Amino acid sequence: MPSLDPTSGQHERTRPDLAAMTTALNRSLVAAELPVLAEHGLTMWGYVVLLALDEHPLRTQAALAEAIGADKTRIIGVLDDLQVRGLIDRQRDPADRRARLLSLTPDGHDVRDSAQAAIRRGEERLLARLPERDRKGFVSALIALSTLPVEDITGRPADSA
Amino acid sequence: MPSLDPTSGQHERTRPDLAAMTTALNRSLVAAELPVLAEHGLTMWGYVVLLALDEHPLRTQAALAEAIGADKTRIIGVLDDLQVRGLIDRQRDPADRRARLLSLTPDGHDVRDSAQAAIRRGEERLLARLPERDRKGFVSALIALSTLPVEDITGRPADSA
DNA sequence: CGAATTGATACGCGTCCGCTTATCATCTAC
DNA sequence: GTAGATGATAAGCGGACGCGTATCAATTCG
Repeated sequence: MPSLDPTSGQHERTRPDLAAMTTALNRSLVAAELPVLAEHGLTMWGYVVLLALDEHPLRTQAALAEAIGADKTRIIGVLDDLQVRGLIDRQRDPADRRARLLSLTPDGHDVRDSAQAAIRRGEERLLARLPERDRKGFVSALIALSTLPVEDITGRPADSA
Repeated sequence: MPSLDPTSGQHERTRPDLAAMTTALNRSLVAAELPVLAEHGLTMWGYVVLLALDEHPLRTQAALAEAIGADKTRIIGVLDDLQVRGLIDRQRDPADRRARLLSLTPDGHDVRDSAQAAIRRGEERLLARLPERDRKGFVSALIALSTLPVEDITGRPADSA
């Protein structure tokens, strides 16, 4: 593998576009994750919902959809399924009976935990193959970049209506 | 412009799943790339084709499709378009008149170069926001991971296709 | 109270994509 | 030379998804 010259950006050797690399890597990571989720009876959307609900309880489904970047009409089926299987709780908000208060049940928490733990094991196994110096930078840069607002990356005013 | 340094201090704290992060980052990178490509009159598939043909001339369209992970029946329209616009050359192989020899025209090379240069500028601007130590590791780890065979990441025998 | 708004839900549309099948031309093997 | 494989192409199927519309209940505002 060609070494990169980090001290002068313009001398960096030709590399694939970042987007090309993240696309390829993401495809592989998702492909690795799906069978693990399936073993826990979860779809990708279901898992994403469990993750989101674990972080902070949400008061409306629209807020949840917004938070996970899903269509608000499309997550309904996902929520129905999770609820039927007792992984989430969906109760009418007594303060606003239109809304549904969403939260994880203990079972949902367990499933989330074990699924994520399994995924983590696979990921750590992968990261272990990287040189230590690269690994740390990779993870922290990934955290930084993935949490950046889209407009910061596109450099354009948010396209959204 | 705020500097990105979420790791100042320790590391290895609970982080989102790698796949979640690459999905988010990839979405942003692609969103950033599409308008640039549009300015050069390219679709993502068209651009990918130009990149692939630039690296090594291909003798069959099926090989091209395979190389870029596209469906062989679906790239036909892309190739038609690129050919009509004089960016690629598609000639019957005199040695095997079933096959089409694919190559970039000078125009195609120019378009590819200017599109990629524009994309690079955006990417470098983004990378410049990372702490130096992270940036280097990020790029080399990304190169390493994105070129790994899928099975190495999934840890499973290639999905029987 | 009545009108406008909001949350959840169902339904349908158009798009993109991967996959399959069929067709035609050409090449290879026997 | 005939049979079977291979390459390009067209056409269609079905799934996933984003988006818009319509409906109903509940809330808020004037």
